Amino acid sequence: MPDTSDKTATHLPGRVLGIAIPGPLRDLFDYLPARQPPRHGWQVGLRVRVEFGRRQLVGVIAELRSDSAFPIEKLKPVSEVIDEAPLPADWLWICQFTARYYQHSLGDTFAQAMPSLLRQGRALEARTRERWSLTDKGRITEPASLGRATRQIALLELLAQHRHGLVHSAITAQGFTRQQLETLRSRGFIESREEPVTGATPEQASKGVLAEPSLALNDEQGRALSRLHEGLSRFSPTLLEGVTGSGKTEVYLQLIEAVLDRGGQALVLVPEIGLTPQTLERFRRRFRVPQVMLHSGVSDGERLDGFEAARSGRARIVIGTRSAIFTPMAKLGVIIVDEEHDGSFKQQDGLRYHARDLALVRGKQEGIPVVLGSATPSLESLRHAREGRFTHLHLHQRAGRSQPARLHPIDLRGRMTLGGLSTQSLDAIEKRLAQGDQVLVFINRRGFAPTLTCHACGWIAECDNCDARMTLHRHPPQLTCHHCERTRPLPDACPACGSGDVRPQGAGTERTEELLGEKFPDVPVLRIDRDSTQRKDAMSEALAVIRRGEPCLLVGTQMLAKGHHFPHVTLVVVVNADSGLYAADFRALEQSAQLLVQVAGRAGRAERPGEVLIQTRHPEDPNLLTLIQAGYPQLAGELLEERRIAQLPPFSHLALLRAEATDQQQVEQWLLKVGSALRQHIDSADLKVDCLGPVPAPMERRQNRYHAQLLLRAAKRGPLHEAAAWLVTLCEQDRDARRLRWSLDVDPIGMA
DNA sequence: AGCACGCCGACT
DNA sequence: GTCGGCGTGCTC
Repeated sequence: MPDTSDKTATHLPGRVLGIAIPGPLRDLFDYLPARQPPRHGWQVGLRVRVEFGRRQLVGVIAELRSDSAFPIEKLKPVSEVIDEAPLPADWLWICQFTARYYQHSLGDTFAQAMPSLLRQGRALEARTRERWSLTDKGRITEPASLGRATRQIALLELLAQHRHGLVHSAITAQGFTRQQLETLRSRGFIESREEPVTGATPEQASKGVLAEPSLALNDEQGRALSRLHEGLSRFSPTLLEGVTGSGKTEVYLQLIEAVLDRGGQALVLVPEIGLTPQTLERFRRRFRVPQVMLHSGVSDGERLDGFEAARSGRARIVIGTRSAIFTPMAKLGVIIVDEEHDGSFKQQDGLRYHARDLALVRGKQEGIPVVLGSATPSLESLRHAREGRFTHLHLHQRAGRSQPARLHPIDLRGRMTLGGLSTQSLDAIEKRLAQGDQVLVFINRRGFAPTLTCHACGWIAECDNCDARMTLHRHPPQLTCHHCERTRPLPDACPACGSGDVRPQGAGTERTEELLGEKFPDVPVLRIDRDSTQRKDAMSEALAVIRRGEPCLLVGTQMLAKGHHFPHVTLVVVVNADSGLYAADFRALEQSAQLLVQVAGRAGRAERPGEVLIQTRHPEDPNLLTLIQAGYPQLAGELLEERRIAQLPPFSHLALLRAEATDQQQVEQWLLKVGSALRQHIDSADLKVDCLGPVPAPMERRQNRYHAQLLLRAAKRGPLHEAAAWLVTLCEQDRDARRLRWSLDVDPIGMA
């Protein structure tokens, strides 16, 4: 150790920096300020490089304190200050809130909420490009006067055509070289300046925000828009409930236009699957302002640029999936969450945040409108709307002359099925194809068949690592576990009894695709699921075929149900509605109803009315009948009532302590231990919190690890958080906890 | 999370 | 004799 003793006295005017370290550690770590203070002094939000153990890490100053609980002589000084100015205040605030609310490490929250280049210590500054334009001298010079220098003449002529100049790449794309540009510059004819890559070009800045005119709104849309206008300058949460095809997007676009006109920025969150090129294209076409699109194909450099452009205010619209909620915005004027019921807004590992919930938190903090749009709102949002905390706006009319699809249950009991399809469904498909229409077959299982069984002894192919059956695939032919990706070759004979009578049972997308191909050899069959879209562009190629409008059959999973418009589809067949109707999870019904309505929304968007056949072994199921006969709003109302009676969300709040280990006993006993400690704490602190469990997780063994959980439930958020925070502190300090993996999930969705 | 330290098994 | 397996503990 070098001479730290006198450093404390000399360069430490009673200051200690609490640093958030990237990683799972929840505590801040104290450091001494570096010898050289940053230009604007020590401030929360500055990134610093620190020696942590023997690694160099990029941390964020989270606290300025006058002393440390750690022995002050053991504190190390920070090695380097990276930023001149702190990271954006709104970003720091939402990160701090998120870490606290989800009981997560602040350092890890910061790390996840910033672009990876910032995590690595890169400066937060705009990428720039060079823009060339004529100087005054260049403008009055006749290009021809340059004599024999033909390329230079051509270059001057090119620039003379562009009043606002041209960016470097546009010039080199025309075959000119830097050498030619520099020569003209040295002769005083042209000049260049740097401009941010993402930002309004001079052309854009001189015109309005719209690049193309808005569409005309119908009465309902107009009323909705004017209600939204009323809430523009304060926190005003709105549920925009609009059936598929009712033009929610046009309302968003015109609301954004109003926000842009007032000088504000818009943040738009869409589900993972909804961030399609078509969606992005619609925004890009409509607005002339700089836009940032954050999807999976965006490079690290572009992410950093987008972050900076949004922070500085140059980017006026940010569109992205869940993580975009952490984009800093200089003048945020509205947040829109499209398809707000969609499960992909909730992160399912690590920092388990819900982007829709954070959108509301951020909107409240900023004092701006938050619009949640959906054809099938979550019960959470519906409750807020019903109790008056959200404005509830409706769009019932479908655009144009399109009719809502009619839903029909198809009773599967005692019926033969082929590739999962009843003869009734096959007849309907044949009829539609004969009319020249397209048909969509929706199956919630990929692969050829969900199980492989022996008809002699009843053996079933199961995964060695999970409590799950293996799915039979034909391309390539093998058994696959969808929970751990483990594969096995197909057995020639039953491994249990040696019989050769081993058969696939049930239907997956591959099997239905095959059956339909045999049955309708003249019609193309397109399969769309995770397997078929592995190959890049496979999806867009399939979509191109579909858009041509010729008769075809689409077979696919949920991927088909969301985000895409299929105007030529007039029949949808849902192969099996039952798995969602009778699942253990209390949200299963809500989610499958939402999915059925989304699927149904794919049909009959054109002038021809659509039809949806729902195959089921429970055609008299009351929930299914309510959905079919009365629609989603009615069913949602009934489900809400059930939740109220059962004291389930949204009428209570949950937190789930998940734990897993290779030893089943160990997990159970550990949860038992922390559970009883928690119960004692709840008693002694008189918290209104129930603690249930431990219980095994729905699929207990996954990848050879045993999963179990402890559930906390409370009517009010306050006590729940107090109990959860206490529990996390306990788990962190517990030595046994280190021998297993545990995590706390605040507001869990899906128990698995 | 990393990364070290440390204490037991099969290899040059 | 050593390379290396992953349990345990620490990081201001």
